[in-house]
Amino acid sequence: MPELPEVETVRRGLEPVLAGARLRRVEQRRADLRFPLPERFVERLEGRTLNRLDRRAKYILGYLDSGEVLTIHLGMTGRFSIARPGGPDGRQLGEFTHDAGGDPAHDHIVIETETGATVTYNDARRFGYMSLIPERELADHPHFKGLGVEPLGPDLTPAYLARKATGRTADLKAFLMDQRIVAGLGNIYVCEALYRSGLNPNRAASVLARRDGEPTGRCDRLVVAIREVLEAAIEAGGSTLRDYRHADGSLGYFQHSFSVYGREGEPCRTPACTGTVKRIVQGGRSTFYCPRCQR
DNA sequence: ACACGGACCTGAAGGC
DNA sequence: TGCCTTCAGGTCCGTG
Repeated sequence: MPELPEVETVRRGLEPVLAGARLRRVEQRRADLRFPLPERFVERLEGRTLNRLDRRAKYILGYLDSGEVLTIHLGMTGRFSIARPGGPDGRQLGEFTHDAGGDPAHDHIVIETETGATVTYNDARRFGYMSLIPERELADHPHFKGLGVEPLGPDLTPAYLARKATGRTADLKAFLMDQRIVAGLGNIYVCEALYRSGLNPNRAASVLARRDGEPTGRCDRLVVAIREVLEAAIEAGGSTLRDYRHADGSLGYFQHSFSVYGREGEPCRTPACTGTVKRIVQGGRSTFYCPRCQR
């Protein structure tokens, strides 16, 4: 799935079309995505104005004038495409398997704004989901209640990470994948952040904290690396995997900057390092790292 | 509280 | 060509 940089890129793409827009017509083509869609989903959206679009972790939040918030998670394959009136072609957003908008059989939700723009949600695997949550209940909703800190906000500090890591036996990979610790990282950016901080994904998370609970130097480096890799990826418009033959400017290009992800058997990019990128499986997911410079 | 494995769903790619 | 296996950017739930 889209991780934080991809979700942020999608949010930014939707913003000009949806922020401040009145939703004229909503079409719901199936009763559920990953979960059942809310009761009276269409009725609760039609005629509403979407005041603004935010992001929390990997969720896109659309604040409606009804006091409800449309929350969207893209799962693994969720994406949006936009068609504007008069424009011959729509613009693809969330192009994680970019091919002309995906199989129309997986177009599940279509939203038309008062200006005639059409926003289509397509999701082949349907791991994505949408909810309508009263704004004042958002923080207490099960999807948001346990979320950890925003990695690009002020709360991700070495002290925070060290406190969470104290006594943890889980490896660093699992620790960083846990949305209750840091919210927004996923498989790619965890691998990349660990590479940038020179940390072996197999190490126990507890190496981030000293005996007295203070952060170690490793912890300091990791916090910097997480921020840097996410910021660079957002700057690049996220990462587009597995199909970019129709690159059209709306595609992310951070995949060209991967240091380890997807590079099994290729040489480590650290200057003077003679190591080879290795792939292992942790928690059922691929991890890529350089055994030579990640210790 | 934490750790781990399986489940959910579809499609693409590779081996035979 | 077709069939089978593996893999994919996520997270929820049940089990120890």
